[in-house]
Amino acid sequence: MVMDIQSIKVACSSCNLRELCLPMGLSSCEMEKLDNVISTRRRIKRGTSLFNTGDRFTSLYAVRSGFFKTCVTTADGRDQVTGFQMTGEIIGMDGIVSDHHSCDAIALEDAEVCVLPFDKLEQLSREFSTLQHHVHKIMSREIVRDHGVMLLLGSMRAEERLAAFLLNLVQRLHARGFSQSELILRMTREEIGSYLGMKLETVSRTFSKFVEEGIIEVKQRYVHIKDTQGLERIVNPPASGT
Amino acid sequence: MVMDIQSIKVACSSCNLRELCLPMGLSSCEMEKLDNVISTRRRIKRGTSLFNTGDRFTSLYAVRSGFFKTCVTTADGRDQVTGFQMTGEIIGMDGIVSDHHSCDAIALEDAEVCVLPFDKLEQLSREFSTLQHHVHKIMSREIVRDHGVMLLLGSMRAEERLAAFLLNLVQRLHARGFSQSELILRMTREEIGSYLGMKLETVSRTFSKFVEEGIIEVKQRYVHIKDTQGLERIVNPPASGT
DNA sequence: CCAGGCCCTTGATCTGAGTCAAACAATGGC
DNA sequence: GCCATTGTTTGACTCAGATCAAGGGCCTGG
Repeated sequence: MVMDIQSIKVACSSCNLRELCLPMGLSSCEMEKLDNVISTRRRIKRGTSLFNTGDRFTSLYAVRSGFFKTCVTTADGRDQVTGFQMTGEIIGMDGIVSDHHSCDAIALEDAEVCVLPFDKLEQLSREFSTLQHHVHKIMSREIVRDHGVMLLLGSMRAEERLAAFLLNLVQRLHARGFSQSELILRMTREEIGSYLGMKLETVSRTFSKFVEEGIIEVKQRYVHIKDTQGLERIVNPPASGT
Repeated sequence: MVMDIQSIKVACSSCNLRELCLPMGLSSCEMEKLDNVISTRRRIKRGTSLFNTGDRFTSLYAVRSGFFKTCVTTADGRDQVTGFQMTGEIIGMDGIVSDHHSCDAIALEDAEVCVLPFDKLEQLSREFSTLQHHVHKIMSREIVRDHGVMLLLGSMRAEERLAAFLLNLVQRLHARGFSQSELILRMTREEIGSYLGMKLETVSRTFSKFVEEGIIEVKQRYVHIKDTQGLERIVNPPASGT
């Protein structure tokens, strides 16, 4: 796989994502130092991978544009999407423990990432406790997110899973300035199904059910959420007796 | 909940778990510094919690003895066991991101933990890159483990889940000097079920099935694995055609 | 503009696991 | 040592979601 390395000088301090991304909450002086760590960007074409299972771990990646999925694969070929990552989110923390990545990160549309060499990031976070704590928070956030996915996979039914998924997506998009009620899915029904532990047919049927109930409108990848509270009620059924 | 704080001086450098636990791979000089960070232990009675959802986060905890479960709970009362932790494993990283814990950690038997105040741990890891990297690895390991659980919950059938669970438990116990083939479960069928996304009846039936097939012997909490490869074949079915 | 491939939807049927129920075993407190 | 409580097993039945199958729409590259 040929990589497309951009050697243009890039700077967190002038990035319009700085309030969403790694530099969140750093002082301008600290951000300047961070600029020296983040020297390159990399473009990933739709359908190709940022890294694969087994690749040597060197860097974390901040999504600058585009959309990724990460997935793990078993020996016998089954795979599981473990997450979808959008602008400002950090990918690659799976690689730290063994110096090798343990999942694949695949671009679902043409994308660009900022490369954060991890040794330099560690070095800098020894100097700035703000950055150090921020790195810890990012990893902790991933752990908490994963626990939420476990809850979803372990104890929710198909409708609840899909409703939770849509609410989560739209909430993250909204935090990035997009609509609270409309979104374009960047992944197929099969990928949604893999993430949510259900088959693509069930994903499709569940979408259709929500449409029938007037909760959403769907046209292929386009989804319009007409009744956010309706989705919330599905995820968190109102207590029956109490 | 009354806490039982032990103020006895404790030292990583003289702990028989040091090769399994936080100090793994530190030099004796570094370990001495670590001893100053870890000043207290805490005893947790069976059935009581080390921390609960919403508690202020101050410290990580290293399990010194005993056995824990962590679980997350939804608004409507469903809960999901997100992990079982044994000797040498670190609990509490969920709390870093929001300064508050997002799960409950409950002792499944009388237990003792070493309290690792996180601010001091951060301070010390600014001094020692070895410790810093080690903390990163511990968090990364948790992320990778969580991805494995997602794979299990999202794409395995009941038998595969239980087989994978038993193999994982016995492998971790073996790393701690216990038998490769015998173990005592510290959790109920219901807790196993919650972790594996299945009902306690299904857990019980699946145990019975394994017994009928001669793969394991079970007497209540005691399990004897008679055919490890049998379990491995269940988790990773041999490719049919290739 | 057309062809081919991918993606999506929907229907019919099947099945693994959930639910409900009952009985039994182990454990802890008195 | 006995009773109450909690945990476990097993059976019968049900059902949510998987599987199998067919058809249709949309996008892409030539």
